[in-house]
Amino acid sequence: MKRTKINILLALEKTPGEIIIKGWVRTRRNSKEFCFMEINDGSCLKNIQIIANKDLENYSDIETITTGTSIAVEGRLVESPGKGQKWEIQVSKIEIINMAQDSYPLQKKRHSDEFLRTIAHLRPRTNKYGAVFRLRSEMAFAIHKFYKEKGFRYLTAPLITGSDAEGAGEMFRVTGLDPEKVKKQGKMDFKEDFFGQESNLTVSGQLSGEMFALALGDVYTFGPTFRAENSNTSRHAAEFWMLEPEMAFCDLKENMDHGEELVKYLTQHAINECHEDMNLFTSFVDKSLPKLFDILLNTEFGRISYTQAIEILLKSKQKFEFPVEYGTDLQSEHERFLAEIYFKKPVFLTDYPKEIKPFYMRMNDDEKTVAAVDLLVPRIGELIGGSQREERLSVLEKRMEEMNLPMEDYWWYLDSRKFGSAPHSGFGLGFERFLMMITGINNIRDVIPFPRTPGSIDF
RNA sequence: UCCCCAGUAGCUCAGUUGGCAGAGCAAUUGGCUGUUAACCAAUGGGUCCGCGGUUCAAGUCCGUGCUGGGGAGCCA
Repeated sequence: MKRTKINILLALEKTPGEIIIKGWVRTRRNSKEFCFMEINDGSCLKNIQIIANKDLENYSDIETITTGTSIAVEGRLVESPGKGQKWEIQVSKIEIINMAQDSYPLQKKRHSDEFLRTIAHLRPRTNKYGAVFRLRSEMAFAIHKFYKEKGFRYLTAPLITGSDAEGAGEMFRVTGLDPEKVKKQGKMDFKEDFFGQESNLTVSGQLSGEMFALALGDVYTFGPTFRAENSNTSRHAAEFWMLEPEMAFCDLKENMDHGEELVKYLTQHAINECHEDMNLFTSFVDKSLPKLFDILLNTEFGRISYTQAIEILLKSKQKFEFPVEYGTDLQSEHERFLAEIYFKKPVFLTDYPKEIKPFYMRMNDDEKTVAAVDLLVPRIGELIGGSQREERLSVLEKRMEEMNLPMEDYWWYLDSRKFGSAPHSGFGLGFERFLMMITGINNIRDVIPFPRTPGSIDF
């Protein structure tokens, strides 16, 4: 007989009779004549209760089973006479697969998130982190589903890149050079290196995405991204996942329409497909989540220009630590004011001064601002960052000159503007930040299986 | 990288004015009960983060380092 997963059993209307389950013991309660155990197999948040009677041949072992032990259970699924569960299993046989040792660090009570980070290899066995990582899996699937339905192609952009000036932050160097030799020579000779030149881990798949959007039409990349910034915050990680759609024949407004549709779709998907896990977040992490979901699903996101945002901030009676000034990037407190207090919903900010944005963003007619867009959401800040791309060769070259970028390194990028260039747009959405938003979890380390942050690469 | 806060039992935390190291949970042992983070009792468990200093005496005060957390910058 094959094992049945617990989520399947718990959803049954009537008993199939004899079944086998396999999983891990969450708690055991002994009686004189029998003992109760709660078993979890990771298929869902809920445990199933089993009742083992004293007449089982290995009962003396069974009554010493510890939390965390893996077992296989044969028995009959019956309606539970007790309160709190519909089904339970009357056991006919228990095989102890591996007894958890006494030092098993997870207990039947709440642990702090900080402690659980120190045992990141075991934390998915807790209710909260089980829910987080089931949701993460489901959301990754939902992204592919959304784009499949919209006719996008999935592009797997390279993770090792030769270009070192994408403008998205510090990069991790990739090298095969022998450290001893480098030390002796006093410098890194990249001509000797694996690729014959400098190479780094990617900070964005965007440039690849643009090339493929100009061939396949609508594409998206979804994968890991690396930043060597020494960022010590609850919203940054050195390795994170980013979704980057790139669309041909698409302007800034359509880009925003797409972003809003995406956020609404993913939120709805989470609510529909992860009902039980989402309820845990609402109950134990952030009770205001239902209100947020109502806003995300049922209101139109705000849309204002950078210039309008500056005016709103200047006119507001709010006291800010940093002054509001046209021409500089908004501070966190300014972004939070806009999303949390002024609009009370997600808001797109567009058309930033060219000086504070990268070279590839399309120059507006005023020649002062570019067609950039950020989506600011309450509590998280920037969820999406994107733009309409500069498709005009001469304008693009002029910008690159102004910013002292090595044009020859970008010959292939510039080619796309020579051979059938077309308006196109795209953005990056931080996958972990999206997960933080819909779970209420405040630290990015708690929505990544094994987080990588400055000074921390355990597991 | 900068600013602020914290570090005491396996976990969560208390520790008064500087004066004997504590509780709950977990573990172990026993009891009890169709139990629901079961309950009751007993037992074991400490480099009070490290180093240095002040003092008759430091978990407590001072300096310093490390680790963790919150915030800022950078960004997704």
